[in-house]
Amino acid sequence: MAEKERQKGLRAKQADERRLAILEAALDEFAQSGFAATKIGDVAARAGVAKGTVYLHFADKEDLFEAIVRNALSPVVTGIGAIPTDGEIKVKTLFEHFALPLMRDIVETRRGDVLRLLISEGKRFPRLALFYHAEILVPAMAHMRRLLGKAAENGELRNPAIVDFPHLVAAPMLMSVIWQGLFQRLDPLDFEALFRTHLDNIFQPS
Amino acid sequence: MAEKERQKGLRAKQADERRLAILEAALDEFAQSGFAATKIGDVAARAGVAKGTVYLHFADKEDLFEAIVRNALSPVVTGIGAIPTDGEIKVKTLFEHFALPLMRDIVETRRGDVLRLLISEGKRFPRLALFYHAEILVPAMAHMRRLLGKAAENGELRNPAIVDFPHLVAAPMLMSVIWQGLFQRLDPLDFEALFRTHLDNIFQPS
Amino acid sequence: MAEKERQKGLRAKQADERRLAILEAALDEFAQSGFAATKIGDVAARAGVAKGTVYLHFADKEDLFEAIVRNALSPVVTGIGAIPTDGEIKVKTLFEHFALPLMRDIVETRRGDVLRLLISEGKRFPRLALFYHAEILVPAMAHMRRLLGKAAENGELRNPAIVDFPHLVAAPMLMSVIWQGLFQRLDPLDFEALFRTHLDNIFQPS
Amino acid sequence: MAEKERQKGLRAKQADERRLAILEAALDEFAQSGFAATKIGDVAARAGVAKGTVYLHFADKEDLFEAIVRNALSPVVTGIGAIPTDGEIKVKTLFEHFALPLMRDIVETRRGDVLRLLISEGKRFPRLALFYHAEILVPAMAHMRRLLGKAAENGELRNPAIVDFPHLVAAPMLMSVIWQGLFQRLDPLDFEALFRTHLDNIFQPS
DNA sequence: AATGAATGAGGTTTCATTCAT
DNA sequence: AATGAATGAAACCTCATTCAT
Repeated sequence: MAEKERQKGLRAKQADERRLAILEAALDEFAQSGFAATKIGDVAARAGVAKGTVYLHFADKEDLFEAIVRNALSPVVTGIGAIPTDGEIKVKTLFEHFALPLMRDIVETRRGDVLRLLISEGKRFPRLALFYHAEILVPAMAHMRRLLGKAAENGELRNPAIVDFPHLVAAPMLMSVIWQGLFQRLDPLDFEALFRTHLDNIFQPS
Repeated sequence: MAEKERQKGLRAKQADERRLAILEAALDEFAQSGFAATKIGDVAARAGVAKGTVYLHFADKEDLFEAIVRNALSPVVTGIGAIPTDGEIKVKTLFEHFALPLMRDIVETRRGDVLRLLISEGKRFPRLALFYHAEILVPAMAHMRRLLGKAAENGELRNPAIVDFPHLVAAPMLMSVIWQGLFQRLDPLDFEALFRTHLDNIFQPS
Repeated sequence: MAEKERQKGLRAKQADERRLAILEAALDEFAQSGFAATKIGDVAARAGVAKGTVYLHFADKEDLFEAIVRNALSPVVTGIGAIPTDGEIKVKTLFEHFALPLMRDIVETRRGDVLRLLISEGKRFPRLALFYHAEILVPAMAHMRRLLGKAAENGELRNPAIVDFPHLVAAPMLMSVIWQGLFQRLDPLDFEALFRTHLDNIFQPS
Repeated sequence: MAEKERQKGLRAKQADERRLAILEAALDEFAQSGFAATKIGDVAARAGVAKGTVYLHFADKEDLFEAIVRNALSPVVTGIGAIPTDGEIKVKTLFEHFALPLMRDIVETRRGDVLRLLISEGKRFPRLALFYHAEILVPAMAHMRRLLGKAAENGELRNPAIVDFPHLVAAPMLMSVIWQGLFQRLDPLDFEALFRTHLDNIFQPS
């Protein structure tokens, strides 16, 4: 019995590992080629499994694609949620401590690939756009608004009107992700310096 | 003889019209479906020509795609170049008069579609990325730098460091294009107000 | 103009020829292997065209299958309709002159293959079963009933109750088609003698 | 030791039960979908076993298919053999007492499904056609011939020539099986009345 | 003996591209 | 120059069969 369970556990673990390997491989392939040009066969090969195995874990190509996006982006919302809104600390400092690493994470890791994928394919995957809007953007912007509101109260903001446009705070991140995606080799961007300058535009000089 | 030439001229004009019709149709289709999922047959049908005719004007699908992007983006560089860098006028006013309409043009017309296409497919069309970088971005950013330099001289800038990051000036435009592309129906963005707030962040209050 | 039309006519004729060649080839293949086991590639090869060409003429495998059945069976109803119901001639004679050749045609030509196909696949093609019932069986049985009614009036029938079961008249034909399909090589059936005996069962001896 | 044997017996019984469950399930699936479109996975699921288990009992899909047909049809030959050929009773009465229930059994139970399967797939399973011919048809027709011979002796037959075509006696049954299979819902057939009319055609009115 | 995850050959369908008309 | 029928490579997905557990 115990042995059986251990065996089962082993199999299940192997299955999970395979599932993850496929997701990893698929992310690479989709990021490289986009949805339509990615071949399931290539994903399978990269994951080290047979073509059919992909279909044991995901219903079809779309399902695989959506799984990647959902998978990769949920940690982002957690990251944003982790920025504290209370305490004595200045909001600008909060941004420097929390938002900059988050941005680095997104721009430099595969998370950025997923974001680019979403931008590229979102129109053809309305479900994903919906999911992304509801699960990531709305909460993230609510959080941002709270932070900016607190900054406004503290007189930290150069222009309090920005409270209504949290988009503006995130725009340079988006720019960085896209720039690096397209021109990293050609003309790399020092996105950390860029982000710091950005903060200096938003917040009063200390 | 003269008739022949006139005919030839007529033919040539018709050929040009066809070429344009194909480009128009292709833009619509590519914007809607992306590169891989666009069918030459659909482009031809939309342009009102036979499939084979497309191949009389463009070598293949990639050639057609590149022609669209080159075609659509050159007016942008003209637009940016049209912003005067000298004169007595305040730079902020210049932006309000020139950059805002430019942005409106990009976000609301097919130009935005092309930009989105470039973002989506740029990785698979390095030639295009190169072209775009050299022909659009470098000149545009040089121009922007000049404008910002002048603003810095005039003491218009809240944070003169932005001179080194013209990207920051354009970031909200990028954000707007992408946002509207994905979420226009779900949660439309008042990108003009957003852009004005953005200018208020960059420039000293007057 | 005239030349153009002639050319067009030529193309159209060639297209029709191809369509027919595909139908022929498909009938052979479907009759041999049934619906599921028939490969479009084999159909194409037998028809002497490329795989893709099949899809220029038929939407998909099902469409091709249905086209065959509809195509092959409509002449049957014409054949049955051609049996005259009036005149002085004895109904039994009519059957001998008309039904026997019809049966020979069905049992010995590809029409029988189609009938077997319909029997085999009808359940999975309800549209076809419907079509066959409405377009072939109902008219054919109405006609048969009329003939039998006349025979009853003339006192030709051994058992007038058969007027209500025209099925019984056709049953031996069905049996012959199936028997020949399965056992022709093993144990061939003299279906003409069988049919004559059948008529002798139904009609009074003359 | 005794326990071991009992266990073995138990196991063997369980194995037999499983084998039967698989056969049952397979019959349902094959009858519904035909040979090619039936999935072993579905059969296993319906039988409540794992896919691999099917392969412990049957070599492959063909083997399973043949087992079903052999299994289902042998009772038929028994049924026909059970019709007594001697005694004082009139042959027509014998038919009414024995053949009618047999027909009801075939038309209304899964036996009819098997018959339809044989008709559909017989060409692709020559071994089965052979088996069916040798084991079912030849004995059944010999028996029938004997019965008809006796009827001829008694003067019961309207047309003694039918002795040479026992097929004719069975034809309406075949027609009924096929008709019900294809059109039961659309236009159900009162096959018992049909069969009685059929007998009235064959035998002298009493 | 039983399982069911994994395999990969094989089939359908699409569509960029060609070329005879 | 224009057409669009024909091609056939290529991709998705299925499922009979195997085999480690």
